[in-house]
Amino acid sequence: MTDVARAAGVSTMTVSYTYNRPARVSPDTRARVLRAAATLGYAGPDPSARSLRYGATRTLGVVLGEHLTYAFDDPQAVRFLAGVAEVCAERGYGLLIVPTGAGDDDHDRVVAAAVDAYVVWTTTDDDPVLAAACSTRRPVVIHGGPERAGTTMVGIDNRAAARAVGVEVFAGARRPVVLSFPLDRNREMFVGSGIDPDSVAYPVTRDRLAGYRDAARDLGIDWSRVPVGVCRTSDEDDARTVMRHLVAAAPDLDAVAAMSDQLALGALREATGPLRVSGWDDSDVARQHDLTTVAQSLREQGAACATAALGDPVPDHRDAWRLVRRGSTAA
Amino acid sequence: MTDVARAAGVSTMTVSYTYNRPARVSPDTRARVLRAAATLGYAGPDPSARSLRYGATRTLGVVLGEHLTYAFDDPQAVRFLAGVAEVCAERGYGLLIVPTGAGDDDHDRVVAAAVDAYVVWTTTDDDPVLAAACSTRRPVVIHGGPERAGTTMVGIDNRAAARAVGVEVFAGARRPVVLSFPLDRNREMFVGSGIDPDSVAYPVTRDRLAGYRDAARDLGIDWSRVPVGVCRTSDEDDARTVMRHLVAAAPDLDAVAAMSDQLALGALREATGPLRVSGWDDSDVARQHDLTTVAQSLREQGAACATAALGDPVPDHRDAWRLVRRGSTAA
DNA sequence: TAGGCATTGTGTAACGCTACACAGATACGA
DNA sequence: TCGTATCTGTGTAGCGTTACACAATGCCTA
Repeated sequence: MTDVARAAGVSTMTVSYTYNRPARVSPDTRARVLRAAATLGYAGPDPSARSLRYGATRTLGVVLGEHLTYAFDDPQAVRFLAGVAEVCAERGYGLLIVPTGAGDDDHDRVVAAAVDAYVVWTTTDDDPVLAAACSTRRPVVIHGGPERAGTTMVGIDNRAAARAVGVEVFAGARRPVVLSFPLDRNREMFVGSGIDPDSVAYPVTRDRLAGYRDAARDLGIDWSRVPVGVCRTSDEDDARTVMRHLVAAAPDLDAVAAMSDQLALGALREATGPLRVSGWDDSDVARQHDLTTVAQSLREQGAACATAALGDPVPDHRDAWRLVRRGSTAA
Repeated sequence: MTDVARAAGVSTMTVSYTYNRPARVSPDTRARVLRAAATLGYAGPDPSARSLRYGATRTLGVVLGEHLTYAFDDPQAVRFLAGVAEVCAERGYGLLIVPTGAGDDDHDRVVAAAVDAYVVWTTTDDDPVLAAACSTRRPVVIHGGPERAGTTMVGIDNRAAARAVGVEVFAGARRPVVLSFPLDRNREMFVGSGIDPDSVAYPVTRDRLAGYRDAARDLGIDWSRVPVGVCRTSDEDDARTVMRHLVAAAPDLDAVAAMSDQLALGALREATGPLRVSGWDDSDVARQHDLTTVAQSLREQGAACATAALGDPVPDHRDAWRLVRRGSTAA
């Protein structure tokens, strides 16, 4: 900038004003400065220096769970991200995806990212990445939980929604099962019974399991005898594998409550007899396969997270879900 | 940092070393510094200041076309982004999505983003956002084109691939049509005939149209009589609307070459009689509907773009496609 | 015991920018 | 003609950090 100033025969401040408040500079001078800049190959103020000076980066950080890789494979996560991006675009904020899950320096990466605030995609209570985000003293908004002092939480009441859809899908079933997201960060596939929701690390999964249990109780079903198949991701193939194990463990299963439409689809594909099935999200898949499901807008929730992270109030999203009854749970 | 130094009774440099080269500091001192930092609520070196000092941000910028909004709705764009993210995660680079398409200050946003290099998602020759990215003198890698001096291009040979799949789908057809991506940044739906590929602003679309035209010529079909339906996005609903117009314009149409599997699916759904159809991308949709298509890995191309942007050589991707013959173009 | 080396701590000088306060010039109405 | 307001340009200081070169100390070896 100093060089440009010299070349244009003006002071550094004049160059600065030329870029930041063009009206503050006479047209003549402005032209001269821009010409000098072009000649010298100066492309405008350096962003880092500017951020340093301003004390803000005009960038929003997003942490997509401990494994970035999974996030892009989950259509709901992508929709969420689209919502965040939309708000960023409106406000001229950059959207920085912090690369986590590749090594053990996740903490450092989160702390060292040049962002004004963080949005954290659904994670566990003990996620070190979450701890890192909070430790930076920047505003943190967490989607889906966990709740944490000093942070904002955006998300629906998963327990109530799970109860509602659970009652729908379990009604009249003799052998209901659940197709679940991972319970903790290990992300291993397995099948178990009588899982205590309170032992689950992901708040969203915990609440949904609790809701399904509520539904079971409502219907007089013994939760301790309800098998839960845990998938690694929200992926149809995963669901099919786990579903096969469920069928092996409980050949008479006749109802599946799945935590996503993809998982529900996997269940449908592996069905050996008549089966009541519910999904979650009301995605295209649900419409195509006439799935009873829970509708929620991840895009809107993403937008809300971004808005909150940028300091504006957002409406409560706890009730921003809707039970969609379809053929998959009809008699 | 100065405050922490004072509180710990050491110099500023010692604090700096504590964070950046812990081994350079005695365990005692390190502990004292960290304690002081914790007490004062100091969360580590400021990222902006650090970038300024280093002269690099360890962040990769991505520009997803002039309308960020469209990008997240296109599964292929998302896959591309996943590839970029993967490389970023491996190398500890941040991934900054630059918010474009919301106003007319796109240029400024691109120029003012704190990134070391840019990856640009398929765009037009005259995209101001592309011009902005190039004007910053940072390395620029463009996916799919346009080619531009001083930048790197990563992408398959769309023309050759389109010719191959075009021959497949048009063979024996009396009334072939094309379902195309937008031709220019206006993104309007319309149906036209004898479109000159050279007049198309998006290089990818241009090349594919040229390839389809090559195929038509190979088969002795008069290109000027081939209707082209232009969709706004790579979206099934869009495709259905345009397909209805195509059917109205050419009721006897019997072959559709579509530029994505989603568009092909839309064509299938609106088909009134027997129809040869080809898609593009070999996505799940293609497998499910037994679509002849062009397989390519956008994820891998995204990774290649990121790698190239970060300064490493990448293999040529021109031949990284494969014709997948399936039932949709069988006799 | 001197010389060499590793270890640990310290000042200085930028990195590139902009808020702020001020100075000189011009214009205009009283 | 003077005071006042507007327009345009300028210096200073500091945003928070780290590379570098140097100093002080302790330790080992010959």
